[in-house]
Amino acid sequence: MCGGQQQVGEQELATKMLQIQSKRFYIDVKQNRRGRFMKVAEIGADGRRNQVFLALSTAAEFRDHLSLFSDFYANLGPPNPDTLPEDGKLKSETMVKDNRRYYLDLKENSRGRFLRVSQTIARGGPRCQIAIPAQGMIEFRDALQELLDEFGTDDGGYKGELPEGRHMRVENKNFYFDIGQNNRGIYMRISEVKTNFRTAITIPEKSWSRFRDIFADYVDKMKDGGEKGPSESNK
DNA sequence: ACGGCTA
Repeated sequence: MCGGQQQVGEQELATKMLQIQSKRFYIDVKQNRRGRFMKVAEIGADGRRNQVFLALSTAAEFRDHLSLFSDFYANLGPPNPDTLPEDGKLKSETMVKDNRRYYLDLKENSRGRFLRVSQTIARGGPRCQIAIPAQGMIEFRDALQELLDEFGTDDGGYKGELPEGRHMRVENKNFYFDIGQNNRGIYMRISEVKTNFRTAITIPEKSWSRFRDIFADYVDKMKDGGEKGPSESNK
């Protein structure tokens, strides 16, 4: 999920480039049907790329953390391996958005100090992380700020105002559609309700259009009546 | 002129 390709139906609204020491950072503001977000890509001196994705609201949170991290950094004494914690972390924060977790760690190693930003999706997926040289945190914060000034901090997703549920009766069956939201995002719950029996499935919003396509495909196939039934839909 | 010791 952290991988690199451009998604379909994704538009780029703005981009900003920053050179910090030997690295280049590209901060893109993008938009897809799920809302607006930033892609932060780090290009190393060797051309290697790392990136993380932040919803705009998370980007605003990150901007605030950056201010605090750079204050903290400004008040640090000179590097001292003797007082450095075992894990190399001088200060840590976390951010959470839907099912994504972000770890911000101001770290120190023999090369110096840097802010490591890592993003995790569920578990097992490829790791997304970037490292910002501590000296560049302010510059980075300012770049983030400029983009937030222009685009705001609203993710553009559905916040609070989910569509109404509905009911459908077909033949003798009752179906209910309910739209809900949990920490993993928006979902639709379809329940079939009888007097002594209730069953339901929960469908993540991300997949609704695929369900629609599959339904439409079957509807088309059944229209022509005849031999090619739905069972032939996989190929 | 870098380069960053789990998830």
